[in-house]
Amino acid sequence: MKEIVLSPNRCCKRKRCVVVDHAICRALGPDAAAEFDRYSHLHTFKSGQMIVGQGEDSVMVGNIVSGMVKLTICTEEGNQQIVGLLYPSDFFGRIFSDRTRFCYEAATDVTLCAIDRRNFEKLLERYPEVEHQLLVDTLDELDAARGWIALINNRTTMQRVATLLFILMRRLPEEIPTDRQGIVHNIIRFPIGRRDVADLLGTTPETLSRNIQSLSRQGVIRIIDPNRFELLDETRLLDCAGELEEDIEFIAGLTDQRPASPPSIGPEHFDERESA
Amino acid sequence: MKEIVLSPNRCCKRKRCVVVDHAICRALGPDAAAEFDRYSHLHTFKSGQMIVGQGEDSVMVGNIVSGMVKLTICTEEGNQQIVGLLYPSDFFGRIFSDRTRFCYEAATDVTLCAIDRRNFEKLLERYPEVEHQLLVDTLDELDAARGWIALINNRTTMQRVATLLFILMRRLPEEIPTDRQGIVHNIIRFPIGRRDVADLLGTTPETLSRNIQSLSRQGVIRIIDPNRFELLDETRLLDCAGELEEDIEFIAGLTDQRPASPPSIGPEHFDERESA
DNA sequence: CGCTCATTTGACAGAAATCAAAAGCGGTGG
DNA sequence: CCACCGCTTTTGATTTCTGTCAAATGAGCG
Repeated sequence: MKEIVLSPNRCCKRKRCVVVDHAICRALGPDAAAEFDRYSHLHTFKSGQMIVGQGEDSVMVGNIVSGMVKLTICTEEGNQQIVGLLYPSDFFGRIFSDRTRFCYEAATDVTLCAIDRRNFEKLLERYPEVEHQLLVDTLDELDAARGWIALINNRTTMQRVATLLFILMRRLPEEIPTDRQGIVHNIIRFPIGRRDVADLLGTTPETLSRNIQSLSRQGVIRIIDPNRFELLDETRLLDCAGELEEDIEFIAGLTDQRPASPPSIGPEHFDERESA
Repeated sequence: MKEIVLSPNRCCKRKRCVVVDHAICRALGPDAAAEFDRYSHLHTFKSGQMIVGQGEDSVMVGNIVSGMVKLTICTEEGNQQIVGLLYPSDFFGRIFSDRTRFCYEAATDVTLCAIDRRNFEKLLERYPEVEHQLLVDTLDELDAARGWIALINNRTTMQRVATLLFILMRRLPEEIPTDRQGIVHNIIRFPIGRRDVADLLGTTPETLSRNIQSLSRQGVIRIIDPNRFELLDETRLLDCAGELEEDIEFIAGLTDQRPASPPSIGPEHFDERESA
């Protein structure tokens, strides 16, 4: 919440907004940005906090600045269904509908750049180029959601786990990829907890753990800690995924690199990007 | 292909286009409609024919006038993954991208109202209100796709089958709902073949058949023919779905009735509508 | 150290895929 | 009219996988 500076052509109120070049803000011209600035505020949520409840009137929309947001359907018995995962720069909330059909929940500590929904809709009316960008982004998200459907339609859990690891590897190579001997190490990291990963893949933590241990025993990956792995054998990981690499890349949309976009996975958009 | 008459404020070239009030055409004003008419053509495809191939440059977009279209990912080994199902009035094709990530295939005999993609994109530039409607529709489709993710994340196949039947029942009550004794009969029909239904639910035809037979033995449904059933016990169907009715309605988006929209199911949009 | 929580491991029962075969159905041609 | 063929659907037997229950291990923390 520090470093907040009003800047006329930056949508977020930070001097240097980390997501402004990727979020919908990138379509905001100076006028639109000034207007967005006037109405938007930064909000923070602790991991586990609900941001927008399912079925509620959607009053707040905006961008994720940092952290991850789970999109879930919460059934009354408490067994959540994860239907999406939002990364920094992703748009959250539901515009043009009186009700959000899903529940937005902080999967980690989260900072949001939020704006009143009605104000944002009015802004879109006045700036068609922003609405256009939003349409383009939404079409990408739709493709991503369908790619995710393809992934979880895979027969075995192992296929889903291996495919997810492959996608995460291509998507989040945040660690230093070489060691002192100059050997490349592909590090894979779960951006959310095991429980959530299991829900995301439509399985249980136990089965997920078994599959990860199995991959480790096969020498496909090395387990660094419960949320970090090193990929040792990409070829065999693809074997376990049970699909050709090109099929996965297609499913994951990895071949569809957009110019300036951050890493992002999940039903939301684990596609669209390859930050390499 | 008969009955084709140019009409200045109808996007499709039929004297009375059956989908014009539901498709994106409904947002076309007289000028836009005339322009749409100038560029659009009716096309027919036989069941099984490919309409747009996966990975191809998307040259054609438009509306489905009659029949159903499967949205699939075709892996090289031939095992298709169904990621969507398009009904009459649904928009098909991918705009604002050079490549369609999915394969559009006729699931039945299909009639399309097609238009060159570039021409349609140019049309959108000139008519922001049409682009706005497309954004609203796309957001609905995204919700629907996420609802579908929730459905196929359900643990057991029986839950998925029962949920699908419930959705189809609420969606396609096309048959006469009462007999000569005045008793209401809820008829459920598979709009596509069993193989495709199995793919849609991420299972096999064998398991699908077993579950349907099981529902029949339990007296929940009566099998009229392999693709048509009568619902005998809605309460127990909901029990088998393993979710509360309201949850399913939420997942299916059945509570979200839009004014003038035809029935539609599937990852595409089995939601958004309740034609009652 | 003792507490809590997440992850792992084990044992087992249930569910679903697979393989295989039988039954139903529509069309074709004798 | 009937035999034959190809197709879809159904049924059966078997194996594999996965969820569930339960317990052990390990990490973080006051």
